[in-house]
Parts: sequence; structure tokens; C-alpha cells
Amino acid sequence: MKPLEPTEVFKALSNEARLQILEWLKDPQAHFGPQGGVELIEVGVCVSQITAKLNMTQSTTSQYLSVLQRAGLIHATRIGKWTYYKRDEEAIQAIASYIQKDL
Amino acid sequence: MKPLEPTEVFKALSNEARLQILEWLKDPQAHFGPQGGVELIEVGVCVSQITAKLNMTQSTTSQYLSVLQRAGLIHATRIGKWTYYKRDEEAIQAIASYIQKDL
DNA sequence: TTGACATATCGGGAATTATCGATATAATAA
DNA sequence: TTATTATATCGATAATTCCCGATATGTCAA
Repeated sequence: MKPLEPTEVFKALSNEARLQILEWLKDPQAHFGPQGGVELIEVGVCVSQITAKLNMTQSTTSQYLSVLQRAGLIHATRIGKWTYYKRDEEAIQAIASYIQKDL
Repeated sequence: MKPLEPTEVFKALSNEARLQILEWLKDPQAHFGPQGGVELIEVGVCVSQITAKLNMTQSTTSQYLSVLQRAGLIHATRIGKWTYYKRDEEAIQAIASYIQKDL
């Protein structure tokens, strides 16, 4: 994984909708319905489910997920037609730690 | 103190120069020359000193300090003609904690 | 292959941010 | 009072971000 750029991470976090997505992904079972047989916890949540909850278009959702991914906060796994997004807990803790110790 | 709005805090942090200022203010003695008799550690650093280090105008510096202040990350103390800015360590830890536990 | 669906990307208009110079305000000094 | 210095605010332009609809791409099913 590439080193987190604090500025880029903060830019990614400085939007209500993206923050929302990250919070939902923290506990997928609590926020998303079951999706086929794939384990929600293992691979994450697919774009359609996130789009459904977020009150925005598929296009916007996809772009927001890209922003979060480029910031290193989530990562994607493609399985068949679906792309599942999941939080990178280490990266999130790393940013907390950066603020706590280095900022 | 008012409750920190995560989004507003992250917006404040999503700029290289403002991040820089916060880092400098972490250890004022290491980054700023002594200023008159006022204790750097006690009240903070005045706008002119920050402007001098930042490669930007006084206007921009002042506005960035406002942004950081509105986000709750620093606070100002006016003494005579000078306004001294100092980090709010609690607020900074609070944001680290928000990311670590709630985000 | 063709069709259908999931996701990504492109192009754009509106809103916000970055940054400046000019000017206003506040406090002290003369 | 007036002049000087420190900081804040105003007005503006360029750059960036927000968010959309349209379209492209990738994958499976028939």
C-alpha cells in the first residue's frame, strides 16, 4: 500500500456523503441488506447497495468510492459483475494515529 | 467549546498550508523566533511570525487562521496589537479519537 | 453473438476554495 | 491628534469540488 497523504485523506473525508459511506461500511450488516451469497463482511458492499442508500446517482457514488480508494481508506474487490468495497481499517487507524501523534 | 463538526475539521485540514501551520504550532520554540517578552508557549504565536514562515500574504495567513479557529483546532488571544494563536490540543485529540473509535 | 446489468468514466454547470491586493479596524506611540 | 504597526475583512479571479446525465466498459446469461 502506498503511504497515506494526509492532505489527500482529509480531502476525501471533508465531504458528508463520503464520511457517511465510511461509517456505513464500518458495520455493513447493520446498514445493508444481504447481497446474494457473498459474505458482506469478507469482501464488502457492492456499489449498487451503497448507491441505494446514498441519495445520489450511481455516477456520483462510484466517483466518491474512487476518491476514498485513492485516499487509501477503502479497497475494492471485483467478483463477477460486482465490485465490493471494504474499509481499510489499518489505514483508518493510521490516520487517527497521525493526528494523535504527529499533527 | 462548541462541538467539532468532523466535516468542517477535515475541510480545515485538507490544505497543505493549514496543516503546516498546525504542525509549526505544535512546537513553537522549534519553529519561531522569540517574540518580545510574551511567552510563546503560554499564549501562542502571533500572525506576523506565521506569515513570515508561510510563503503567503498576511491576508491569506489571517484567513487560514480563521478557518482553523472556526474548526476549533486553534484559538486566539489578543494582547495589545498582537493576536496570538495556539493549538487546542484537546480538540485535536478529540478528532483523532473520533476517527479511531467512531468513524 | 446479443442483451442485460454493474460499474466506471467523460463532460459540464453550479458552488466552493485558494489566494491575492486593497482597505478597514484596533491598539499603541509620538 | 496623527502616524505607525498588527490584524481582519472585502472584493475579485483562478482553480477545485460537487454532482449530475450520458456514455463507455466489463461480465455474465442465453
